[in-house]
Amino acid sequence: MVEETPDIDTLFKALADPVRRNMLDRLAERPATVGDLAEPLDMSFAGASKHVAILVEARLVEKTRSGRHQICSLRPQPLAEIRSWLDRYAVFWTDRLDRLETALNAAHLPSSPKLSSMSEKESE
Amino acid sequence: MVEETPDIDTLFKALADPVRRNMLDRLAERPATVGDLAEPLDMSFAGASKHVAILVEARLVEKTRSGRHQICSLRPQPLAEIRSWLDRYAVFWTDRLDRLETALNAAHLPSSPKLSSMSEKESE
DNA sequence: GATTCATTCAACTTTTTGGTTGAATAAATG
DNA sequence: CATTTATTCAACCAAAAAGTTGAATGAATC
Repeated sequence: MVEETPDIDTLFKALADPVRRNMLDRLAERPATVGDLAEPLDMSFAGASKHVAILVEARLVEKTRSGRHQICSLRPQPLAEIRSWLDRYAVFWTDRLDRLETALNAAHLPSSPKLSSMSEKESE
Repeated sequence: MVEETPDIDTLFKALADPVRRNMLDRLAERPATVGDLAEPLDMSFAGASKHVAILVEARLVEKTRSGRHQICSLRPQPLAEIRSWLDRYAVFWTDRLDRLETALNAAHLPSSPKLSSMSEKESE
């Protein structure tokens, strides 16, 4: 129906869990074994292993066997896919924020600090 | 547990569904009523309405009543939050991709931009 | 004010997800 | 080759998500 990267869905689903995002955070620092990833989590080993499997399925993580360990490392490419998915909205949101900025400047800012980086809350 | 933007989780969950991403796609073009959004979907009206509610909950969509319609429009700010979440991996993946690029065309390559925004890392 | 239109709410069912435990596999070590 | 270490598989359970239908609400229209 909507034309997009075939498993952007798998990708978003994989990211929609704090345990898995935590694993990615740690993998962004350095590769780790499944055991390393499981260790700090308040969860069974098998449970953690399943989370890793989901990350692998989403191509966010790559496992390579080294002796009896499975070494996990981050595959950044799918993150770039998400980024390009987001970019489809880029024009729209820059436009909106430009107008917001203009409105604010006109409203109460005598000499205005530029808020062209989108970080703070929109008016509500 | 993992400290991050409070409801990045809600946000990713909201995005992890093709029906909802389809709604966002259409809202990026123009605002629409709940009915408009529901119409092409193979789903009950109430079902679609629930999806919209999830998007509102994730602050991706704003509903304003106009007569007996609820007009939905895209709120781009949370998308920027996702983007900045992704940016935390930027250094890592640029680095990786740089190396890939270098490996692929060792002959002639354009100077690649180096992002040096090594900022927020999460403890743990 | 009764009717219609647009939408939500409540109750319920089905499917998916996140977790468990215990047995199975695969590689290194005694 | 039996044991230990690292990990996955299979079967299961509980909780959350996604869908349904039918009644309820809120605003416009007759």
